[in-house]
Amino acid sequence: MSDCEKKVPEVVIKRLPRYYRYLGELLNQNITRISSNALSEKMNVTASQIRQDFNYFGGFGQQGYGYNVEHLFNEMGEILGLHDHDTMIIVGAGNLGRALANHNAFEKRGFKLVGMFDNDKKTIGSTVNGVKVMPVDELETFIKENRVDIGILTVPKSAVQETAERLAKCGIKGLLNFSYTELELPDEVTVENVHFSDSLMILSYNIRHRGEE
Amino acid sequence: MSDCEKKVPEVVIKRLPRYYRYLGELLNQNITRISSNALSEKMNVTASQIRQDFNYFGGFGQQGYGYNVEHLFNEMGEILGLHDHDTMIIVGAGNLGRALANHNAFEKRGFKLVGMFDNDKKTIGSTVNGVKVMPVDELETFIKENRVDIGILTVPKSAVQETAERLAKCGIKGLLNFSYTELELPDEVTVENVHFSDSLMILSYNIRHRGEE
DNA sequence: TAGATTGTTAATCGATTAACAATC
DNA sequence: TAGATTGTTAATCGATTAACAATC
Repeated sequence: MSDCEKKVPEVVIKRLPRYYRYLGELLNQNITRISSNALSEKMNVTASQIRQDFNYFGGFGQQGYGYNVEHLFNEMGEILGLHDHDTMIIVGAGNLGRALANHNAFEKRGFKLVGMFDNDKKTIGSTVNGVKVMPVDELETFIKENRVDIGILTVPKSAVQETAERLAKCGIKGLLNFSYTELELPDEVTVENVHFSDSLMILSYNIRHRGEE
Repeated sequence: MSDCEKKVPEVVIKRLPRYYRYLGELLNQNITRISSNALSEKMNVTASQIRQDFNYFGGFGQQGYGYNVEHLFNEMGEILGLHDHDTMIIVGAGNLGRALANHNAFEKRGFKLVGMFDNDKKTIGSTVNGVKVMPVDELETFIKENRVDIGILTVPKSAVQETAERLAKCGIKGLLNFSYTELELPDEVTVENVHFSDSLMILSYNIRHRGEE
């Protein structure tokens, strides 16, 4: 429905979830309209940047009035694809995989967990947050018979590249990779990394250089 | 030991953990030297950028030779503060908190978990990966009596701002925030956010716009 | 209408890339 | 020494900010 003429820079896309979060908050507080200026103060960015960012996707505002919060929130959700209700599977039902399965924030934002997979006989057959853990062997069959948009990878580092390739071969479009590894995959597959260790290292650096001009 | 004259841009700092990861890999493969050019091909960035990045911290290479992998790896670790062995506590011993406590990658990179805290009577007193779960009431006492550099926040969204403020008051230097919230804290505290939902939304957007020029 | 605030163009700033002299 | 590759300066590119005409 939305966009597009010029390619939207990745830096802009990375900011969208933050806008979405703030707009959701405003909505919760029953605030119906906001100006780029007011939002810029809340978010600690320039009003100019906000207007530029929004205008990559077309004008959502109205001169002299500002932006309608609910409308903007919905548009943002639409742009991010949240209204399509992507389905996800988690491969690797260890501590992290199970914690993510129990993490209801995903569902709240329109992502639906439809299956979990593991190799461990002890966890196979069990249920996490209402979702069954199946053997990894059945990955291909499952994906053939069910719509699966996104794969979440919480397998051990040693297995992640191979697992990712299997999912890619099944035609999965996007992967959320929690392994401390960079995946090498065909261009059709989009990968987003969540590297805890990286975040911790960046934090560690910044702690030591706080306040440097 | 390292740096510094000019402030290092945040974009550069965000790349450091990735360098560190690749260098660690080369080290594992017993590769002793590498040129910026060879590394650039592996990492899919320009050799120019690599040299520029490294030179923010001083020259680690040698003309005509390249970079010594082990030396560079160690320097990088030093810059990131990994050799100081920062100590961490986890506040919120739910699914995610416990999964992180069991995540040995942290320890491997020089971060040491020294305590966990929760409000739930059922988990208090239990042990996760060798670390005791204490009542949140004892937060202040614990931090007074032990060196704690970093706080990991895995408490429910409703409690996160208050918890962060308590930690800030205790003089904690850095927070790793897993809550779907932006924290507002005094300038002395460094915050790094890990927002799963954001990553998922960015992935969702990118899936839909793959291959756009 | 007058005031407010957008959408958009132009100016600035910073980051990336290219080029090359220095030097191992 | 000749070849390779860095460290660094200069050129380019892109992103952010400023400014303002359009318009609700």
